[in-house]
Amino acid sequence: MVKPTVHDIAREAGVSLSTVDRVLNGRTDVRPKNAERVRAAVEKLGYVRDTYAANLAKQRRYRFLFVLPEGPNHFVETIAAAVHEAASAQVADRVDVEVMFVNAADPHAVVERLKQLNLATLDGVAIMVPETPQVRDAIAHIKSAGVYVVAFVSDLPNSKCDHFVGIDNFSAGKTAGALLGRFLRNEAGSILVVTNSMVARDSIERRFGLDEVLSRDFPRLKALPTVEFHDDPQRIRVTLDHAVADQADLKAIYSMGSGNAAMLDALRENAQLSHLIVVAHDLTAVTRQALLDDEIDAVIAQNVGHLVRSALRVLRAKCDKTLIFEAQEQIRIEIIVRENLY
Amino acid sequence: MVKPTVHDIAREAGVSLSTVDRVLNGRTDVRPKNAERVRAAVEKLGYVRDTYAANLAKQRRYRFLFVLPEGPNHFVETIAAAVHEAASAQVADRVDVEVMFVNAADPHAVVERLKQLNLATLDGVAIMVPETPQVRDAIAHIKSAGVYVVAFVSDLPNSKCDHFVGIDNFSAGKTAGALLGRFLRNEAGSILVVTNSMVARDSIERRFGLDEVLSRDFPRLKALPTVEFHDDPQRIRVTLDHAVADQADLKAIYSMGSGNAAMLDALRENAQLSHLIVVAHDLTAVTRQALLDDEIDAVIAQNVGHLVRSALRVLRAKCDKTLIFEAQEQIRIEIIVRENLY
DNA sequence: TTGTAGGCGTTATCAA
DNA sequence: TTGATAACGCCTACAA
Repeated sequence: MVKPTVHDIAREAGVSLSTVDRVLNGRTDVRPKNAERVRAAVEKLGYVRDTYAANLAKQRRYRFLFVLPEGPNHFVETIAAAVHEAASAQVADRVDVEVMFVNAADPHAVVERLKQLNLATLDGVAIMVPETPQVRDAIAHIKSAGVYVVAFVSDLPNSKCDHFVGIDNFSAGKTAGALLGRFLRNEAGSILVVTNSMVARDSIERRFGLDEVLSRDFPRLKALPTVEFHDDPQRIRVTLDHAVADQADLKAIYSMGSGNAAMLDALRENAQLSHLIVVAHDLTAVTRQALLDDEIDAVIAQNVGHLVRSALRVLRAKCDKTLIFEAQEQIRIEIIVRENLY
Repeated sequence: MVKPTVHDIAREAGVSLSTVDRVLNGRTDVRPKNAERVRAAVEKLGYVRDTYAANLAKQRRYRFLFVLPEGPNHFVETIAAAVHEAASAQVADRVDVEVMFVNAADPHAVVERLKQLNLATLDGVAIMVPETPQVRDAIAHIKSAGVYVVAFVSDLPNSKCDHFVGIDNFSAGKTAGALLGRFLRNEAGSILVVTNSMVARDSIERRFGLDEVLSRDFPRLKALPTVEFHDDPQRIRVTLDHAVADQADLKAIYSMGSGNAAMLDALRENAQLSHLIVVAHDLTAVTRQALLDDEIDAVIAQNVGHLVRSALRVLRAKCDKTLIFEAQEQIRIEIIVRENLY
């Protein structure tokens, strides 16, 4: 019961190795009759290609690129760290990984950088930027060069990506809502929702999820209009001060995206806020410490190591034209409290 | 900057391929001077072995065995399913996986089965049974035959295992306590703790974790003595009925191990229990449905797919005498509510 | 103690 | 359109 090889197929089909290889890899023309015999032999013997041997013969190396948003952002920093960690672990696996930072807030700048890529030196790209028409076109261009593209962390539903590696942000928002609802059992009141809006689509979906769960399961809780503070710490401070003054029934804060550090700073400055339930997104050095210090009650997170490894596995599978193991590539929405922090 | 091969090492060191191979694999004697030159060349060129090429040459196959507790148990069933799923996905990766079920409740039976193993046909074993002196000896025996052993799900701290794949149950218990404390904000009362005690050590550790968190952070909540019902549904029904009668302040149930189905059945039969907060362990068909039906508030889980793949990766790394990527093998304590169910 | 030659499963090159 | 033959990086006889 050993695994059949190309030799076995050749013998069974009564042709040479090369002919087998040709039909297996769809190279030059093969007489239909022979092609059929090869396919029959493959079927009969249950042949599956040994990818590693193939890569050895091809001297294949996978060249992948991560395109990440630049600028100070703790979450992106943890991702970049995970990429470098995975890269060094994967170097033995014939994969070379690079990282490129782009100004995600400027669609034209993003596209400019993407257009400059030497696609001939690339097998796959994992891209984390907000979707714009320009980005959509740039991705189509990359793909037309035979380079695989996965949407990374932020989905690009209208682009022709090969895969999306990340969580369903609608469900993430619902999860946050469910936690807030349970943490505030038997209580009524309002919830302050803040975000930096850096990656707009994600925040919007999370907000929808939050609203759906609150209105359905916890109507006693009311989420206030989303406050966006565009990298302006002052803005959030003012917002919080106003909220505590205006909303006597303020019970919780839901921080939907980046900017947790500013939010926490503001929180610390106003003693009246210390009793609030706080749910935030993304496990970073900042939120980790805040969990330990009991300033944040729960963090909704996605495991960055898993994200990165999943992107690499998916890209490799695409290159090998091999099936991906769906269950393994499912990125989970993690709930982190102090006690299950890792 | 291509990866150096054994050829490069041989040339650099001025010796033949076989000599390089010999020092790389510590085979027969090599003159110290040559050995040193080879090592220097390896160091200088930064050589790392291509494991896949090596396995190809060796025609290596990894033969692994999972030893799981038999008997009706939803959690073990999901593990077995994950093993078979991983096995078929890994067949291309030169690994053969088998599963053996043992009567974990009977240490002698377990040892008997372990002793019967043909260790010559095995490279590694992942073993999920409670630790007993007999088991400890059996593991020493397996290891002395050159077969690698990982403790799986249940730790075997006093045995000579190569690794433990699973969660820290003390932290898991703390996580449960933290959730109960937060779900019962501003409330005082008692918590019923139940377990089947099938895997004793795990339940004990979870109980310790629970108690620590409650006494430290939520002293207003009191956990009742652990009720063990040994596969006896009747037992838990009676327990619950008594609890609701005796404990007017009963607020929650913490189900520490298997037997969630029986617990839920009992719960459904007593309308007075429907308002209780319920936290359970392990994501199975039963707990999944209960989450959807709002009968369970949260499940503490470990991803079985991750568990199985981690065990396989670790065993392979041991066989290859290669380093494991610690971060990837860290099994997380997952908190699952209805909204982040997967 | 050391080196040479061949093979693992696949692909690439060339000539037929 | 097909088939030898020689790689790829490593390991294992066997010979020296």
